Amino acid sequence: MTTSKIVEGWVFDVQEEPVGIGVWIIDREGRTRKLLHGFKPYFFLTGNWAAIKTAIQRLERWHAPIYLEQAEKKEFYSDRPVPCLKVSTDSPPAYSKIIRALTTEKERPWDLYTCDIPVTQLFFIETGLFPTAKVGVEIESRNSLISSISITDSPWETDYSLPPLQIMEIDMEGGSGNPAHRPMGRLIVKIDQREMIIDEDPLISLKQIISRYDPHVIVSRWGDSYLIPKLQKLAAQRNESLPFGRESSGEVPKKRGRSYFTYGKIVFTASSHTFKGRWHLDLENSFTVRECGLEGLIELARLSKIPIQRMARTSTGTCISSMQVDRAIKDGYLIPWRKSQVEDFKTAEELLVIDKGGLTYRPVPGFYEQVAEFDFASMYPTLMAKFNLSPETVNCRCCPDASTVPEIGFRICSRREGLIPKTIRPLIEKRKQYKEKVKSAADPILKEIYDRRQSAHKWCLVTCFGYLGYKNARFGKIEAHESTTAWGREMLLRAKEVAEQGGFRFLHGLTDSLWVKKTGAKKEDYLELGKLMEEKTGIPIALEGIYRWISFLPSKQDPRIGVPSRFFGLFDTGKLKVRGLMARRHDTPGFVKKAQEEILAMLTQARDRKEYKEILRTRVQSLIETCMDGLMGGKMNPEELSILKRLSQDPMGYEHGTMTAAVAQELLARGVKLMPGEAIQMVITDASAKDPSLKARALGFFDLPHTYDQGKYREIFLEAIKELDLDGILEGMLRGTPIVDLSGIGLPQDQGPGRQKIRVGPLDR
DNA sequence: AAAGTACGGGG
DNA sequence: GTGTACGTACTTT
Repeated sequence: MTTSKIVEGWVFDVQEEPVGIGVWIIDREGRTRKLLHGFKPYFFLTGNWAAIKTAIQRLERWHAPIYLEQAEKKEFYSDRPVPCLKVSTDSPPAYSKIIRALTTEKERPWDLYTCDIPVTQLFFIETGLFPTAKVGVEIESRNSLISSISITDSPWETDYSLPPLQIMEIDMEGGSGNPAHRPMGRLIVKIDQREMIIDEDPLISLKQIISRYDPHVIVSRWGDSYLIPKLQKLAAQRNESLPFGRESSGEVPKKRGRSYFTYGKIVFTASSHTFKGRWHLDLENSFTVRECGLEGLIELARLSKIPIQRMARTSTGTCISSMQVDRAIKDGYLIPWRKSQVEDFKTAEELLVIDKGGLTYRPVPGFYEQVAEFDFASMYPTLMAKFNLSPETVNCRCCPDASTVPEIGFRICSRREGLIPKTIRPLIEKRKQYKEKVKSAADPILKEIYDRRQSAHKWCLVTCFGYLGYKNARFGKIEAHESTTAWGREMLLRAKEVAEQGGFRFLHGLTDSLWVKKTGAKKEDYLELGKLMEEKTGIPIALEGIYRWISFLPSKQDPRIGVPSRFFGLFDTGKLKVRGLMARRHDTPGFVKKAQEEILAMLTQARDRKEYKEILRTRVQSLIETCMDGLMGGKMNPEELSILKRLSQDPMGYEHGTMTAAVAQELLARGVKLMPGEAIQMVITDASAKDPSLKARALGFFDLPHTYDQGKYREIFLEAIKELDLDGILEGMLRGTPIVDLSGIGLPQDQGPGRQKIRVGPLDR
């Protein structure tokens, strides 16, 4: 006879077992234990009777027990009921194999649905559990088998309690860049408010620390790509164990690193090293943790029901996609598998009208005072929710006379609410609640937590839109994407018209923001305008702020025209807003960033044009001189000089001998493996050298006798200065210096060999 | 001059 | 486990 017992705590992690799902629970005291749940993953088969019969014959070849059940579900796009067969098994490994076998068979007469959802996620959807859910679990105490679960928590809760987590941090000394790109340094471990630098054997020390503190979370920098595999290799060489996880079997499951294209550029995701019963989070391999912290990560995992360690390594797009799957399953739909859907036919002229994206205007470059900026809050998600924009609602079969999208005339279903609007509506609402809590919370720590959570939501909503346009997305359709941008253009146009009718001058517009001014207008006038714009568009628009001054930068190719999204300005609150300046770029040397930021900080004291110029003439000039002295004296440290570049190619795949190619090849020769999308850091040694290998060196291997290219760095520095210039004040101060061409019509760029030796102008003494 | 290479945005 | 924009700017050939 078995006795039962209740375990109370939080769901910490889940994992696939040979049979069932392992559920890690943390109790109030912080103790971690694993329980077993008998969940049976399932998928659906559709087809005629003969097809199903053949499929069943295939299934009978498997030795794992298989359960069959008749069911009726709805087809997603048509919304029609479909009779189908639910196939389930109690073994997750067998489940994957069966699906692979049934989907790879050529000319199969059956179709599979709901068959490519990760098993752990299917488990969460089916049981209503989610990562960090507060639960009471009834188990048979003899074998830890779960007999029932009560959930006292909800993903929609804004004030939830979390388990007490002991967090350990590991890093390697020697700077912020990738430690694989420099000689090996010592380990740094932080835990329990203590910092330890490991001088002794790293394996022995780590084992001691882990067994003493038993952390729930290991937060690393470069853990996935370097630290963890390096330590494991070391352990393997010595035939020792290294218990990162709480289970010896299947220690550190691993997925290969990969490079992939997204938003027009290649990015690299390092191979993941996750632990069983303990979270490993790599700050350098997790957008969500870096941008929104552990709080944001937990928030997204709770909503998407993606286990924490996977959520950390995946995109916010996957998060929203997962929520859509959850919604669709709950609504009784068959989940389409690996969608391959062609765009509806369009003529060439139609394409021209449709594929326009967001509206961008060209600002007239220059320095303006008393300018207001208005922003539509989460414009695209709001439009998707308001106008029911979703793959299955655009040009649906059921509503031939439905209302249409402006410009492009697509029809939108009036019969059913789309999956996308249904999914994001509560998200928009929850984000709003968090934003209100940020404002009202008295405790600064709580404020910060709410802010990180709302920021995580924001990223989800942003990617949700991008995802709509991806033709192979599970729930995406290009026409839905185009309808969203068409409505967006319409809304920006309406707002612009309202402003102009009110006598405001329209200075600049960018997708969901607009900049306007009217001489003598007060804050109340702008607020009034905002209200009018809201009335005219029907969607929320906020006064982002009133700038004391704002500078729209000119194009470098044609100084008469401005460029969208390169500007900086000072709000009347004293806050700066900076877009597209060199300080915002990853490939700007650190000292240039720092100098530009310092100058901007000085300029926050300027209330108008006159004071701006005065600050340039006085404080900025002396800052430039100091910085130039350090640079030209050859004393600048390599970290400050380093430039970061992301590889777009395999190191040997470059056609041109650029600095990036040369340094990637240098690292390769030193045994560093590099993938497209990975970042490297370099110091420019001689930008004009004929031999590419002399142009620059990898930061990690830059030391004596190398010297940096003072002339080149000077040019870069002066470019950054020029961005902040007004009425040629700084240019005038710097005139007469050789090499430097501030006006764009001065001396030629290349002054022959040895830039370092070139005589420098008055500023450099 | 043309082609190759890389960046930001969003907050 | 997804996402191949778009405009600008610089370098190399």
